[in-house]
Amino acid sequence: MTTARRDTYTPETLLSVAVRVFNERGYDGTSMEHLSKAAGISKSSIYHHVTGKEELLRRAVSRALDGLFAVLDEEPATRGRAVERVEYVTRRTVEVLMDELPYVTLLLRVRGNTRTERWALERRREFDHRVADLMKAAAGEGDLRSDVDIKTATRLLFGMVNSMVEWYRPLPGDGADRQQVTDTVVRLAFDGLRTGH
Amino acid sequence: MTTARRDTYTPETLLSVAVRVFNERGYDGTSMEHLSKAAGISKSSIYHHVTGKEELLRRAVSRALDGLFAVLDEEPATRGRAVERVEYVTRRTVEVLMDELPYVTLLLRVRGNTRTERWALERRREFDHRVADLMKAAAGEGDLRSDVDIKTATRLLFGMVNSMVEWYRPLPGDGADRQQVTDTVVRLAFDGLRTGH
DNA sequence: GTCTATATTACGATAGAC
DNA sequence: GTCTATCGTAATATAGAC
Repeated sequence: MTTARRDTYTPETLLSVAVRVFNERGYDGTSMEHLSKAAGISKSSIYHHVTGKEELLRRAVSRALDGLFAVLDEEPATRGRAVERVEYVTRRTVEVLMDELPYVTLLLRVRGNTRTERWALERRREFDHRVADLMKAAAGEGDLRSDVDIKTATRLLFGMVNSMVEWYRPLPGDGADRQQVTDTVVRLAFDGLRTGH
Repeated sequence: MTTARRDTYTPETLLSVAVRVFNERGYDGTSMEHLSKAAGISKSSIYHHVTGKEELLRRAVSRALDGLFAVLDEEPATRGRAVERVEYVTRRTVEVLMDELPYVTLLLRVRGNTRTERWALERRREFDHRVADLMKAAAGEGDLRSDVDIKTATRLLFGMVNSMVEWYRPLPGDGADRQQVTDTVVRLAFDGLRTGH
């Protein structure tokens, strides 16, 4: 290892700083001045690395979307009983959310004011749609309770998962909390809070 | 009824327009110019009714918070088994969210850049804390499954409820959808998705 | 209560030196 | 790759007429 001291920025390292600030202040609430202060370089230096604020947003949400869509193509998500596929996708979505927390957080807060934001919203809808299809299949195979509307249940399930970005923070050096949270999500979603089943 | 034609604004009627735009574009993404266009009056006319943008935010989140806190003081939320109190608070929180949808939506998206936003976040934390206490009591009475962390489960439960602001839209003249969604939330949360209990 | 006009500041982005 | 200086625009808010 060449002990590369990083006193200088690349688009990649700048991105992690930018995403952190975007999540703290909101994308619209973050000025290039804010980014410049947080990165420790001048505003104009940022423009050396990226074309502008929106490129940073695009890179960030792309990373989140790539992680989420990859789950749908993993082998256990494509074979077997649909209810098992849904459970697998749920579990893996939680894991991606933890692994790419700042990027997924930013993705889930996008509103739609710019072209990039509208593109992100559209891809998110596409992901949701594919999950909803899985849920419909599981219901069709009789593995989901029949007294709830499946579309509503899908939204609530992934709303629950997505809400994690509001409170989950990784404990350094603790792989156990990841497993614990993932298990809790799956248990709650599929078997409920109450005792006595 | 005096057929009060409303060609003019009061702080109250202006608020509903502002909250709608805040939710569409985000608070920071909304300029006074945007509000002026949406309300059909000039920017300076808005300042006749409110001291500025932040007052509109404060009025809106106050309304949401008042609705949520009121639930905690309703009689069924204060007596009986804790698990029943939690179920009641869950159900009523869903209802308040539906009744005050734009206001609760705005509350849940607040970041913390201004004094008003930080105040709103603090009051939200207070509400969450009181709900968490209820959940702890229910667990202590043995009515919640013991293989999940209660703090995590509380966050997931109310994360699920709060996620409704991202997709729930009232069907005009349909009281049935309210009941249906509320039931789905409670069933999912307490008894889970899966068949065969 | 509403308007036009404007003060003042902050923003995103660029120019050009080092 | 970084900087200082600056451009043009858009933001919040105010002044003062009607």
